[in-house]
Amino acid sequence: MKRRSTPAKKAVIELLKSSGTALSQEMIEAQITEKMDRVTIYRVLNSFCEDGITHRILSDEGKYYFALCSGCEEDKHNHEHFHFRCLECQKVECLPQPVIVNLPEGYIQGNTTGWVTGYCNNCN
Amino acid sequence: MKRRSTPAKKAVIELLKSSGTALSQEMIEAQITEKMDRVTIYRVLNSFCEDGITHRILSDEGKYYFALCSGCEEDKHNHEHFHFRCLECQKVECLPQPVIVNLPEGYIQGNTTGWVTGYCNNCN
DNA sequence: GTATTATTGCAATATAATTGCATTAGTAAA
DNA sequence: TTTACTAATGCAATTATATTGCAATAATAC
Repeated sequence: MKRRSTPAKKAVIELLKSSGTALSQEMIEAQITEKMDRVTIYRVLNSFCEDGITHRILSDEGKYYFALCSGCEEDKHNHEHFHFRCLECQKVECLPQPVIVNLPEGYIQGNTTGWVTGYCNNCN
Repeated sequence: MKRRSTPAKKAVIELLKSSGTALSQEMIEAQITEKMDRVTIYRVLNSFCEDGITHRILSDEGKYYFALCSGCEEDKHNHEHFHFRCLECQKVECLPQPVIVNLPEGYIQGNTTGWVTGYCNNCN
């Protein structure tokens, strides 16, 4: 499917870039200036994920967060890092630390995810 | 609130013990022999969590799993280990490996969770 | 056996995300 | 520039998972 450039997509990408953090649909809706339906935000974000522009992580509180990819190429993605969520300001960010696990004998490893909650340097 | 011993509680505990894995409400409902409402299962499981008998983890696919606690006491819990989910047989289990993260300067660490998907030794 | 109140079942509600469908609007070609 | 094609959007409805309200039931202490 050939993608088209739209105001909605530009606005969402801009917001993700300027925030430098991972954002939920709810956060994007609250912060974005363009008038845009809730569903559109989800669809824009999901299309970014399909295209490898963002990645989606389900937080420990049950919401999806979306963050710009860095170090991802076509089919080789790199999202296996820890994510931090601040209990005070709600900020979610990708941490550089990769998630490394040792599985028992005979197990095959697929994807990994890791979450840490706590207080960020501002809210500390 | 003083707890009472009921058939529902006994059945759920038995199932958790005999399975040796973490189970979702859905799995419990499917495997349990007693007739028991969906809501009752959730309530029984949540009461176990309050009492420190089980712990609850939100999986990477968005469902809650419940596992018997081991090494938890009154207020000192020990759930900061990785959880494995088999993509084939859906089994979820607690791995011995603890989740260890290093946060940036000035951050305060709260809880951590870690998930690994893949194939278990049986489904491999 | 009786009283107290924790527990249960059923219906309704909450929350987060997705789907269906008609309308709107990018984009490439004429 | 105009036209045709179809991706993208908005709104309503739906899905999926979990929780809440409330009346009825049953575990436990006396």
